[in-house]
Amino acid sequence: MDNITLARLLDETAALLEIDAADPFRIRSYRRAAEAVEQQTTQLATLATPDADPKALLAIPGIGKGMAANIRDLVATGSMPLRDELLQRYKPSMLELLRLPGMGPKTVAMLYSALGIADIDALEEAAKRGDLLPLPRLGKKFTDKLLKGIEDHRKNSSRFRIDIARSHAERVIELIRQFPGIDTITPAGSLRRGRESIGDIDLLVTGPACEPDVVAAAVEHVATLPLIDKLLAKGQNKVSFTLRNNLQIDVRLLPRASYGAALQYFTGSKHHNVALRQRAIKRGLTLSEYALLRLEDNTVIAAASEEEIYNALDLQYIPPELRENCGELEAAAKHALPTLITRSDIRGDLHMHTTESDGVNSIREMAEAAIHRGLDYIAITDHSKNLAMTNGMDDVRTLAHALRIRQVSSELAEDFAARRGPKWDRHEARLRANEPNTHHPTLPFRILAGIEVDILLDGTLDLDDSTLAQLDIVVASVHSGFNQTAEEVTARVLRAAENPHVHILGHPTGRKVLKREPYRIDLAQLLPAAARLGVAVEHNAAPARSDLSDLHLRHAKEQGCKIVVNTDAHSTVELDQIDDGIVQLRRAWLTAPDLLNTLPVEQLLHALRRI
DNA sequence: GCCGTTTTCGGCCCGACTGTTTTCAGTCG
Repeated sequence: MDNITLARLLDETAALLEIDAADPFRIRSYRRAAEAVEQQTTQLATLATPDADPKALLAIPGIGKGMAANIRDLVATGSMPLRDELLQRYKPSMLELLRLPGMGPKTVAMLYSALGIADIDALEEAAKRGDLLPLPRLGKKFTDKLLKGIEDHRKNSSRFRIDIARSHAERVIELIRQFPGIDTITPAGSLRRGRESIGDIDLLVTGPACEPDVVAAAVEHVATLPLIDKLLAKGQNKVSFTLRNNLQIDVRLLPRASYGAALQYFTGSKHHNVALRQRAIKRGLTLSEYALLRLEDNTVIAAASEEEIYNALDLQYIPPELRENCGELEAAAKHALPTLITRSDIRGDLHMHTTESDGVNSIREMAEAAIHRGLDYIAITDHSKNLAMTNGMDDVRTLAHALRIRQVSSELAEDFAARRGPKWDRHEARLRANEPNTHHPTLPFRILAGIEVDILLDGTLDLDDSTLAQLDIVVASVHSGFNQTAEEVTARVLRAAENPHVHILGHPTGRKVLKREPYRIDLAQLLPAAARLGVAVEHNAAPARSDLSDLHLRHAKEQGCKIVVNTDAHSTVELDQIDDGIVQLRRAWLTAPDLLNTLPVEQLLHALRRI
């Protein structure tokens, strides 16, 4: 049983306890345990066997004696006594009811005891018949809302990819900004924390128009935006609505004086905030979205900026990407937060395509775009022959292409040498002044000759080893195998990793090709093997092809894997997707030394050399 | 059920919005 399953079972138990109206603090401890289990980087099943050290589970915060026994039961039998008992009293389908808007545990329990409703279909029928109307609080308005909620739930209950959510957020921001007296609109929530998928968008609005005595007009403006599909809620300083694609937007309009407290609060995560408030209480303070106050006399301690609030709680400022309550508060208290990777740390991109296979730009265009973005080197890795639909290259074309790549590389180096001089220095100084956070090349740019070679169904590669031996970078990727099992795909990639000519395992979860189903490759097997063999694993920066979640990345780091972040760009503009990849790396607490392509090119090539 | 500068009991985050509630419980983030 893996950690994800374990966490789900504990979370389900918490939900059933809620329906059962159990002690809310007992429920919370099950929730907390589920969170803790999900965050672990070692498989708890290995710590929950009878012969394992019993202290290992207890070392995890949120897991005590009782929860450790539950975990051991779950691992041994697939269930646990409390869960079995609850499932005799309630039906598993009731858990889905909790996901409908406005339906909480109390309502689910009442509907079950009063009308025997245990699933969505039964609830919909009862609502349409008007059976809910006599029940307390479930009048006509509630019923109408519920029926719409059921419809939405069936239509679309999924989350949105971060890049898609961001573009919607930008459209909404543009419209809100048209109202006079609004200074700042900041996306908060999971968008600011850089999660790879976003459930809803939180927008924090502040400015003179948001002061308490005048805010009503701004609220009205937001509540009547033309792109609103359904208005969900409208209060004194909050508006919630959905767009036509069902993406929910929550807008909060707050006074400037409490901007920091509000930003901190609405950025979350929920668990981070709970832990932060507990810390505040221990210090005789209380934290809300308006301010950090002293409990005894309500004096404002901090409110205007996030830095003030964290500092007042004796903490180092915590970047949004780390706010998940998985160790960041403890690290910040010791002033031991890592210096996270920034875009300027990235020296090169090792996976991209040109018109030679399925890209849209030439070698030179890709290189110049990379230079413009401050990179020192790139690898051109077009497809190999097995991907015929991409015009993949055979051995002869691969070698001819490598020759051209190296030719363009030396041409660029000559240009660079020619451009050196007072004029170039002034240009460079201007670049640095305009983009102080971007790294600007001082060395000749280098293009590495590479390939994205295809891993065949049996784990061999579709080009000769003698061809691969002549290239600088070999990225090996899975592009087929829809009918293979996870075990078969894993075995296949492991075999490819054994090939000493392979430097990087491309999109290593295989979800890009395998219909975006995650975990089709067993990373628990693959990552240690990659570390042992010295082959690097790729984190694909493009959200559409993103491979390793932050949890996987942390696993990879802990196992000692070499990690690279690549764009897999098929055009010059896609090189910018590196930014989304970097956010994921930051969420995984990665620092520059954890990543191979923060190295200068000579050191990189040395590090990629297989033993 | 977990936890401890309050350490084996007595706490456990905070505020806004909704419905039909005339004083608040339930839900949500």
